[in-house]
Amino acid sequence: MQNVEVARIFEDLADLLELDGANPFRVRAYRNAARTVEALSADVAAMVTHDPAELLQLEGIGKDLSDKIVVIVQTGQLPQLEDLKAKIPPGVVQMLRIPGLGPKKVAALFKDLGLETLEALKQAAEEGRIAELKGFGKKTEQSILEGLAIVAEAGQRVFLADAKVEADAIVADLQQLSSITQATVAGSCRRRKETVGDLDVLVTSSDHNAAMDRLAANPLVVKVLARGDTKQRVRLRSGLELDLRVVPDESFGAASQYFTGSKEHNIVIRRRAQERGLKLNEYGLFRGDESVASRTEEEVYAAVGLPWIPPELRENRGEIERAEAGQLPKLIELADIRGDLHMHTTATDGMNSIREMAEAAKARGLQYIAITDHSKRVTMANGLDAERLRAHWKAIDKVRGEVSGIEILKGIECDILEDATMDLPDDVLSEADWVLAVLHYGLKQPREQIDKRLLNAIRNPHVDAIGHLTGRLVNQRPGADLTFEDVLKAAADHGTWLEINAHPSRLDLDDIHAAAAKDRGIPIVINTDAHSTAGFDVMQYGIFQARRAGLEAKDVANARPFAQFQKLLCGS
DNA sequence: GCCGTTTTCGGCCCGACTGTTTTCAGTCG
Repeated sequence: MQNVEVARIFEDLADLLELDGANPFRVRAYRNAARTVEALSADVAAMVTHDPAELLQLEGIGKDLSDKIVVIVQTGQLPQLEDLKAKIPPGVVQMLRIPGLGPKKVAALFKDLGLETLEALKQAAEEGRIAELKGFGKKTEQSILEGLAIVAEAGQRVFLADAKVEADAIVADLQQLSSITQATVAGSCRRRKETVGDLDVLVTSSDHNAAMDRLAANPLVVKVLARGDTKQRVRLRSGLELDLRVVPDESFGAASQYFTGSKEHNIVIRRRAQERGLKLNEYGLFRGDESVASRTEEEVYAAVGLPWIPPELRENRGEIERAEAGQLPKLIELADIRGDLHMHTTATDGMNSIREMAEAAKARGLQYIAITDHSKRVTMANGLDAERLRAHWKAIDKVRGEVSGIEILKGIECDILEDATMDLPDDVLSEADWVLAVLHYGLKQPREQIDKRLLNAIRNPHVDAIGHLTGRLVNQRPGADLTFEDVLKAAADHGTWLEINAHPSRLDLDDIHAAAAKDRGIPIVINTDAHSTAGFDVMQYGIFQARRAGLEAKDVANARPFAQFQKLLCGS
C-alpha cells in the first residue's frame, strides 16, 4: 500500500462526504489528511507495522484518522468509503468535475432528479428538466451542457512547460498596455508545480476595463466566461482557463501573495495575521481599516514576522516554520548549472551527433556533459551492445580532440533488466566515465522485485547514478512501486547519486523524493535527457522541480565546476 | 475530524462573481 493510495481513499471519502452533506470542516479534515500522507516521504504502511502511534505525530491526523489509516493498510480498504460508494454512484462524483457544479448542486441533481450518470445529466439538461429544479435556471442548464463537453474532451491538468508559455505570452501582451503598471503570473504556474490546472494573471491598473478588453482580444482567448470589476475568467484555445485579477497599484504585493497561494500556505499566513490582530486579503494587510502592508510581498511577509518565501516553497510543507527559524534554503538557480549528464545522439534515438550536442552545450555555457545513449535492451531506440558502445566511445574521444572548452564524458544510460541484472557486463561499465542506471521495462513488477533491481544497481560499484528513479510519466502513468526509504538508504551508503530528470513529462525524482534525498545527503544531478540540441531547453523545469524540493546549489552535483564534480564522483 | 498557555467546546481564511434571487447560496480559487 503506497502513500498515494491511502491519500486517494481519503480524497474519495471527502468527495463522497461532501455530496452526502457532511460538516464541511470534517470534509476538510479528510482532505488535509490526504495531503499530509501524500507529502510524506516515509511509508505510512511501514509506520503502521512499526508503531501506529507514530501516525498521531502527523499534522492533521488524530485518533480517528490514524485508526482509519491502520484499517486501510491492513485491509486495503475503508468500510466507511465502501458504504458511501454503495450509496452514491460514481457518475454523481464525476459531476463534480463540471465547472459551476459543486457538492450542493450535484446532490440536488442526484436526489431530486435521480440523475446517476453524466449521460443522464446531459439528457435531462437537453430536455429542460434541470432549469425547473429549485436553485437552478436556464443559464445553469446551459453551462452544464457546455461543461459536459469540456469534461469529455480534456479537463486534465497540463504540463507546466505548456501552461507557462501561454501565461508568459499573455503577461507580455498585457504589459504593452500603458495603463497597466505591473503584471505577473501567479497561482500554481508561479509556484512552478509540475502540472497546472488553470492560470492566474495579476495586473495593477487604474483602468480595469482596458485590461480586461485587452485580454479578451488576445488571440489565445476563445471565450470570456465571467467578468466583474476586479476579476475576469476566460478560456484559452488550449482549453486552459485563465483568471485575470486587476488590483490597485498599492495592493500588488498583497495580491501577488494572495493569488500565488497555495491555498494551504495562505491559510497559515492568514492565521498568523489574525493572531497579530490583523486581517490579510488581496488588497493588503489591515489593522482595522488601516493598511499595514501591501505594496510588496516582502512587506506582507515581514508584517507577519517572516522573511519573503520563494513561491516554489509555498505549500505549507514546513517552509513557514523554516522561514520563522531563519532556515530557508538559498534555492538553486538555472545559472548555477555547469554540466548535463544525460543526453542522446544519433547513435541511438537522438537527433544530433556527438559533436553537435557538445557544441550546443558549450554555446549554452556548460562546462561538461556526459553522452549517455541507450543500452541494447532498448531495441526500439537502437540501443548499444558492448561492441557498438566501445566504438561510440572512440567516436567521443575523437570529438574531444576537436571541440575545446568543454569536457565530454563517455557515458551510458544502462537498463536495469527485469531480472535485476545490468544490461551490459561489469567489464564494459568499468570502462565508462559515467554510468546512469535506469528502469525502462517491467515497471509494473511487484515492489519486492523493483526494490531488488534498484538495490542491485545502486550497489554496483560501476553505477554512478540512478536516472528517472520511478519511471513515472506525469499525467500518463504512475511510477514503479518501490520502497523509497530502502532505496535512499542504499544510495547514501554506496555513494550512488540520484537524478532529477528535467523533461516536463518525467520530473522524476519529484519534489518530495528529491527533498528526502537531500536530507540524506545524497548528491542530486539535474539532467535534461536531451534527444536533440533543443532538448537542452528543458533544464529550467528540472531547476523548478529542485527549487520546490528546497535544493541549494551545493546539493546538486552538476552545479559544481568540473574539477569539483570529478572529485565528488571519485569520492563516491 | 482536528486542535488547544485565551479554549476539551467551538472554532476552523477570505473575497469575487454568478445565477436565481428580492437579500443570498453556491462555487471557485
